[in-house]
Amino acid sequence: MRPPTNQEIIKLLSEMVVFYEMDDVPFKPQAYERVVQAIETLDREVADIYNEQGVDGLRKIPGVGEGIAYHLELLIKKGTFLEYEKYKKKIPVRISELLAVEGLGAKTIKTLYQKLKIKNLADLEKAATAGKIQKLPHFGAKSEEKILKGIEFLKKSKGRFTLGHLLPIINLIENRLRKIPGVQHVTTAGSVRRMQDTVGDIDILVTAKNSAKVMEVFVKMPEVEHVYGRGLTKTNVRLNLPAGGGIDADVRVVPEAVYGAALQYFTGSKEHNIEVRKLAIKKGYKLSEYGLFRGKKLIAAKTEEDVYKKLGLIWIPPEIRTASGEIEAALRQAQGISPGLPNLIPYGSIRGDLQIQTNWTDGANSLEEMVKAAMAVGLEYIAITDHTRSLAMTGGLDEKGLARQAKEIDRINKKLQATCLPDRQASYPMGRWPTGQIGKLQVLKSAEVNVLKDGKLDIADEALKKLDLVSMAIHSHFHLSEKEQTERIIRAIKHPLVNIFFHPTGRVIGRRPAYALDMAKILRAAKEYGVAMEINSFPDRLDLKDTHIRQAVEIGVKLVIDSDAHSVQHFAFYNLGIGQARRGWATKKDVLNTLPCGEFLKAIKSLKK
DNA sequence: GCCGTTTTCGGCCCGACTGTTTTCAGTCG
Repeated sequence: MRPPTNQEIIKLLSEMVVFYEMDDVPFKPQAYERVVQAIETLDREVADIYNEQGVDGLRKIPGVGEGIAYHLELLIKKGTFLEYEKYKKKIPVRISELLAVEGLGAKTIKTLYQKLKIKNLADLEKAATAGKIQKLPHFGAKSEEKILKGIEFLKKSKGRFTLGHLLPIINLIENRLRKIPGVQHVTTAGSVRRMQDTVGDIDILVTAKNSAKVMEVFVKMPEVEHVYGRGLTKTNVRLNLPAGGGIDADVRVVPEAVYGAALQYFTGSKEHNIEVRKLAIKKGYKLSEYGLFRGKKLIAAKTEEDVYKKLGLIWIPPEIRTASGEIEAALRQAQGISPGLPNLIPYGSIRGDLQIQTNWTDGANSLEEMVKAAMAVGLEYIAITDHTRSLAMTGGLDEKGLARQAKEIDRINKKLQATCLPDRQASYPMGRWPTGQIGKLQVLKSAEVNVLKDGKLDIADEALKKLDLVSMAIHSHFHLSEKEQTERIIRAIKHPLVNIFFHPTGRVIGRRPAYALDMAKILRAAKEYGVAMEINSFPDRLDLKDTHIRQAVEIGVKLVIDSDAHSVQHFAFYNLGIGQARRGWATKKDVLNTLPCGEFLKAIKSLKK
């Protein structure tokens, strides 16, 4: 039997949360919830941990004690456990299916099952359409309508959206709210401020004197499809997105005097906030979105810095507020003990882009157009990385093709440096580039060399030697076993000419999961054989993931952050990649392409002892 | 069911809004 994946374990444990809640069992739901959260942020398979370290390994997962470790062991060995089977028999309801409907929770699911025998989404829709739900005690016409709306939403919604695709609409909404008289701050908090790769909803925090006016403007926006709830401090709507689909958005309006406390609260993550509030309680305080209090006395609220400081912490960057060691680090730093918080890589600090495709293969623009666009966003060097021979669908280049392209690059290097000066003041969707020295964009010869099934590269060494930089990538045989895939990748990493591993997990958010691989092993090999790992900034790649970046940083593997631009519009995404790097605790020193061109080349070559 | 610079027993985050109520439970973040 195949051992359960983390996703399957999470689904089962989440159902246990609801079963216990339906059964009015106290405290167990929270205990299970905590384990679900821990496994969600785990960068390894629980089954692998068990196979290597047994029950002791399971108990090292935060929140897993004797009882849950025992359940997990059975789950891994038998695919289920007694307690779960017991409840499934007692309450034969498709929990996760019903839970996905907006507004339904454990208690409602219980009532619907007991009174109307509703076991799944189809039963629910039938009962709601027939008007049976509104006749139940404590339900009414509105509850029923809400359920039908929820089902409809579920049918056409794809769930989470990538941050990169949402930013334009978020900027639009923020700007509308900023124009309202009396409005002071407008900040999108939540997962957007934490720069998470995907976003489930949009949380906008506003400070204003007249909240009624803010809510009025907000609910009347053309994108608003439905208003879930509207109050003077909180309004909740559903937006229609221009690209199709819909997403929920909240606005909270608070007085300017409590902006910091509210921002801290609404930025999350939920887990981070729970830890911070526990710390507050320990110190005799109470923390809410209205401030830090001792009894009824307000201690801090104006800025986030104040709130953290009064708790004995230093300010923690939003990207790492995940309850995974940042609070302890902030505590240490406030006391002058190291290691404190990492000095995260600043936005706007990328000087060179090492993955760019042109119309020599699957890019939309010519080499020259891409070079000009790169200069316009203020880059100092770029590597041209068209695909190689075996990627037939893109018309991948062979050794001769690469040689021809090299000549073209030589020509452009000569021509453009004299004639095209970058406009470093230009403002771009993702932010403003720093002013600096002008001129001199260096175009490097490179390639996105395809790794064959056996781990060999598809270009001869003689041709690779002529490139400034060699990058490898996986584009086929995604379904090898974890062991085979890992060995294949490590064989390629061992190649003496390889410098960078592009989009290492191969995931495409919302379309394709990562292929099976043992990232810890791959990172150790990358360290040993001097290969840098890419953080691909493309909105639906963002690969490496945050947890892998943190592993890489801990091991001392060097990183690069690229756009993977396939057209001139794609130079707008660096800050997504930097946000991802920050989520992985990366500093400027960890990311090689924050260096000027000459130093970068020296640094990346020196990895290969 | 978990966990420990108040604790190996006794705690477990906080508040807004809704719908159906006549004082509040459920859901959400």
